[in-house]
Amino acid sequence: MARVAPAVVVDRGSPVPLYFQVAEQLQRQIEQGGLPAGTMLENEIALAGQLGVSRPTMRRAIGFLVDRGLVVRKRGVGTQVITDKVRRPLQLTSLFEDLVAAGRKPTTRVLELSVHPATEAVAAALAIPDGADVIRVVRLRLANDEPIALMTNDLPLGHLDLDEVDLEETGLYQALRAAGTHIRVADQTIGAVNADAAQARLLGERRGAALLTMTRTAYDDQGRPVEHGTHLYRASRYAFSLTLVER
Amino acid sequence: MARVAPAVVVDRGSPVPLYFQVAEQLQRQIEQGGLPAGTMLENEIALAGQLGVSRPTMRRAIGFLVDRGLVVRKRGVGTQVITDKVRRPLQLTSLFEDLVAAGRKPTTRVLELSVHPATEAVAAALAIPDGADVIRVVRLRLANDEPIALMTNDLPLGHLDLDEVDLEETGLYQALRAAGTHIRVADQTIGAVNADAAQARLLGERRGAALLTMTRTAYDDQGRPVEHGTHLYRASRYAFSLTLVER
DNA sequence: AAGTGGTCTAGACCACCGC
DNA sequence: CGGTGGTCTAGACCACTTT
Repeated sequence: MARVAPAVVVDRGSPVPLYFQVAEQLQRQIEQGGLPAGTMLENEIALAGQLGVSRPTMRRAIGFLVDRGLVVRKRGVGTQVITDKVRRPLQLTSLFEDLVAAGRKPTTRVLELSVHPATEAVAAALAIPDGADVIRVVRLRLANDEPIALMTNDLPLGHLDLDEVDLEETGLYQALRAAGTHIRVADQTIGAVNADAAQARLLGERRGAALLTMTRTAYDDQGRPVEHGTHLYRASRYAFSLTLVER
Repeated sequence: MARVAPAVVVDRGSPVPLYFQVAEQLQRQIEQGGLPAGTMLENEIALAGQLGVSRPTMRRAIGFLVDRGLVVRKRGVGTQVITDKVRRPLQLTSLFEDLVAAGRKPTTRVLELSVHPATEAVAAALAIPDGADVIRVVRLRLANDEPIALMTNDLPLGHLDLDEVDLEETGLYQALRAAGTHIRVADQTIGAVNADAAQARLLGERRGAALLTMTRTAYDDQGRPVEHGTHLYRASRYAFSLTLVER
């Protein structure tokens, strides 16, 4: 099998890391068909020599592509291009984002913004005493004036200034970041339910229609829970897509 | 802020990579509470010296924990533990997995195993001509004799020997691997639907019940599609959980 | 200014694969 | 057996954050 040595040029004066320059150019060539699926690359040492970087740097660039599922390494065999599709492992995308990307404007209506005692489940998720006050935000997300999702979020007091934020214009995470709270990790659970009467009315579905649910607890730098949300999506308008890569 | 130097012992005679030994022990200490969320670790060079490994190896171990969302690195600041929870990238979670773990084995019933022309959608996903023959497998997954999922899979001819496999005992991916086909990446879409009469009957739900759907196309080493599946899960028994980590 | 993580190098030895 | 990727080292310089 012929082995391929892709043409890559690095700029050592650039602030962009070398491994990233290399990875980016390889990825572009793969996506544009210059390195079709099945192509065997030259071995790491040869590639490093040809591109003028050290082997660890070359390995790091290839590892970048491996993480994205574009390439696979086999010991004793070599490195092979396995697909030319862009893959972002473990990144949730959604039809909603597709709509936004397609130029359709999303809008948000805030249905409720209040302080009230936490339910048992919310208190447990946020690690606060049962019945302690939390901020509750209920929003309806629309695209092209069509309802897409009904989002309910609960937050411990102190992270958000209710008088300041405009959640119709600003995303919740954006508002949190502006207030100095940075989300680091989030646990999510995806399920399905039948719409009850109120949910159906707000979302423009029939009662009993299948809805996608996404329940999320998000944590900040210190591992403190800062947000718990339950989102209901119209299954007829929304889906989650993701790519899994064998490692 | 006091900085912590965890006690780690490495075995240089072990075939387990040093970076993995270090990462594993750190992870265990974090999960067991020895390094609670918020803890600042000592700097990389000091840690490397204390554990008797080089700095790149130490960095690799820490990077392992960063990928799992246990720890965060900040340039000029240090490395901090952000959570003590075990996090897995994506996990299919059954609400009954406790019972399964308690010794009750999940079972599989093969409802259909045949060769027939591909539907338009399947042909597109598998990149084969419209109407070309494919293998269709329909299976019902049960736990404790209770239906959990209805799984329909289509495969191009040639990857599987229908006379040989026993899909009641062997997983589909396991059978493919035995036949020399290795799944490398998979695109998945998660949605929801209302059960139709036949689906409801098989799954033991009422007609119209909300079902979770997972549609997957899997690709092999060469980037060839080798499997397309549509799985229906009882939302009352199943959910997907996953963790997102900010990078 | 001092300390931190981020990048990069030029080697070395090893484990695995296919011939 | 030769070739491949996997691991590891001991340095070096840089960019960023905090004091």
